[in-house]
Amino acid sequence: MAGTPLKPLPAFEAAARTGSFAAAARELGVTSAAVSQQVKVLEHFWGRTLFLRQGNRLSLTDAGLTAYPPLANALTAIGDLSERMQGITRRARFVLSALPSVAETWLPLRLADWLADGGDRQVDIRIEDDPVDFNRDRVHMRIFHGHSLYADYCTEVLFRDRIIAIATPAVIACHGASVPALPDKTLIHTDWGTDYATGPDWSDFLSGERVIDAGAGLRVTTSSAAIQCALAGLGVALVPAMTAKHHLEAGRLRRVEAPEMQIDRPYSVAYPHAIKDWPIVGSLVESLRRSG
Amino acid sequence: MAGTPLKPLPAFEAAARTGSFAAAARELGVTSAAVSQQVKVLEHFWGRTLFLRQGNRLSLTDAGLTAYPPLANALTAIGDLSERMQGITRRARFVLSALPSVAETWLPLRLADWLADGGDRQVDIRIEDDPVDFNRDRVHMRIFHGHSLYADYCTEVLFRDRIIAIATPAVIACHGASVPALPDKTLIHTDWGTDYATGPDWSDFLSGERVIDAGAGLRVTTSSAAIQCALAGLGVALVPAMTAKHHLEAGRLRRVEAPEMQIDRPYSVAYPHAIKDWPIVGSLVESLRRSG
DNA sequence: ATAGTCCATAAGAATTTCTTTCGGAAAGGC
DNA sequence: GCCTTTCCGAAAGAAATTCTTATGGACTAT
Repeated sequence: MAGTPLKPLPAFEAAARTGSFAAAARELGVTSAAVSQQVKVLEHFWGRTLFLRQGNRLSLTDAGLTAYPPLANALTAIGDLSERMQGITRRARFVLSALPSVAETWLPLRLADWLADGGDRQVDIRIEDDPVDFNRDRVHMRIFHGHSLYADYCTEVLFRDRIIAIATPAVIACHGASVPALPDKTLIHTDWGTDYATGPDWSDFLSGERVIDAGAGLRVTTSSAAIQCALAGLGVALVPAMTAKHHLEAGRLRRVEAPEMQIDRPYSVAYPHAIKDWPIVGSLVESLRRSG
Repeated sequence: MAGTPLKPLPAFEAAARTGSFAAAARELGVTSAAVSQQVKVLEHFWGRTLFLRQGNRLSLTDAGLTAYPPLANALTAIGDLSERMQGITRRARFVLSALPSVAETWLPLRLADWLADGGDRQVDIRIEDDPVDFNRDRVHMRIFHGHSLYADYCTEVLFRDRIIAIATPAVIACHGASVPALPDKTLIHTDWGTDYATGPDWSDFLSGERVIDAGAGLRVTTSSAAIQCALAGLGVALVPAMTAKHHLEAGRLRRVEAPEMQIDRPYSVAYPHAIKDWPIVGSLVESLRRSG
């Protein structure tokens, strides 16, 4: 197979099977121009026309028909080998991808409820920021803050959340239960990273009532870290309400009086169209939604 | 086979088969660093170590052993399909590569004898200088002057040759049958090109007995052209004996008295190990050898 | 006619693949 | 032991491939 370019083979196979460069492109996660180019590379190498192009329609030539069956078999064999090399058990697990702020706070509790309700499939959780490559990372479902990044997938809204200020009862007793009265050094600042385009900060809450010395208080990089610091009595933190819900219910943390800030984008899930009828998808979405 | 990189697969296959990145690199026509890199890409993608590296030695892991057979089969299938797509008739011909000086002189006669003796396979002859890329050009056998360029292939010595001085009987009758007596203008000079590292010339024959005016006689660029000039009575030429053999036997040309010069490197053939048991290889080598 | 879809092409950006160089390990010869 | 040769790894940079974007033409449905 000296010199045979391998890269174009999946593109040819997908186009031959679907009868469309556009469909092959969607399946492979590239543009149709890339598929067109790859098929051309292969046609040039083999010296044969593989597809008839008529206006905007596509059909296989005899040469293309000859090549398809053995090629599909070989590619399937390689695909099976590849999956086997990566571990079959991995294939059987449902891969749920979530933002760090979600995975570290409310997701584990929701999953525990889901399993208690009868969820019987093992789930792998990938903790990662946007954007997620469903194909490359074999992700079945992604939990994210609603935006258009996954417009090519099925998306469902789970619930909306808001930012609240929280502290331990001891801190509140010491400094008061209202935001304007809090000293700068008691304010825990969160570096929201890429979770939010523009993260809420303390100046949003104070609405210009005073200038905050941002260097006076603790600075953490995740919501869960902010909650842990608040639990330790180090100050007052701004967090999504859902992430602190069980602490509030247990009385370990209390709300500090402050105007609520709605989070613009709702928590949502995205998954490929191909798996929308899977029972696990339905039961997971329902369970995740119930937390709202 | 979402995301499986195809490019590294032939490198892995060749390295697994040969047990050496360096050998695989030579086979694939790239550097060993490229093979090393490609195998690493595959190891990272599959999440498994495929080779054990110990100092400068390489051995397959269990994972590598598991992957090799199905992969080799799939790649062979793709290779066969690829060759079929490029034309079966092309594959069925035995491709013999030869130096110009060989192809233009004694090879056609030897092939005629071989066919008369029962050789029934069609042969394509590529006429080209060294070095030959067996893989890229799909060459089955190469005829060359013995050197180490094809050390990775099977090589056999055909015969040794020598340089002789020849002319027509008429030229000899006019100028004499001994080299020192020949006028400068009767000496046909050959520009040997890349056929010989240092080509023999007339001063080698005269051993300092006199200084030759190299510009006085004809100058040609190939042995066959030198022979044709000699046949035309234009002078005396230095040629490999084998190339003039049939003219000498027919009496069209005669030897001019001169010390013989052995050609350092013998005529040899090289072919890939994979085809060493082919009957055509055996019969061709035998026939080519008989000319010695 | 308009809108949407699909393939082709060209240009440029992004990524992959390659080469070269250097270093360390191993084996063999003297 | 020392030297030479061969082989694999890593890093850096060059070269080639692959991809995207934008535009145009063809086709189909409304």
